[in-house]
Amino acid sequence: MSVFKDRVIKTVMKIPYGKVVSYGQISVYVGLPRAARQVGWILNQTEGRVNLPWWRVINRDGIITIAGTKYNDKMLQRKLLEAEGVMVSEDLRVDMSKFRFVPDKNFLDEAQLAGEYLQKVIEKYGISN
DNA sequence: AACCTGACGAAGA
DNA sequence: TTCTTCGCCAGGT
Repeated sequence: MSVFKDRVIKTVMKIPYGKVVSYGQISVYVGLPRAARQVGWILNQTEGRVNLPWWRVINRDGIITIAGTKYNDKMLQRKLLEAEGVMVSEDLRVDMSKFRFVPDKNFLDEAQLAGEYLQKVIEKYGISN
């Protein structure tokens, strides 16, 4: 398993119940800011893994974009999100301004981001407490 | 080695 | 605002 894949899995596992993040957001926290597509690819490989809340990762617009024409899988993701209080509209969209996970300082420290790069991450996705 | 394929994202038309 | 286009990069063929 690559270091990248390992970091993606560990970071996704830290996303709290009732919150969502974008693929791009994860790519930033694992230190490979333009590798959003790879994050999706990795989740595709690990779907079904115990303790990995893959359903909390959606795209930047808040839309469920799970692979291909697997309509049932999109419904499963919707069901899992709604089960933890995340509202999903009929067009499979989540209000990111309301449900996006905003990391705190401790989370960013563990992500090992530093200097100017850390500032950019904070500007982009914010920081809580 | 060359080429292809994406659970993506930003920018421009 | 919706749609292209292009960059991204791991993994497969």
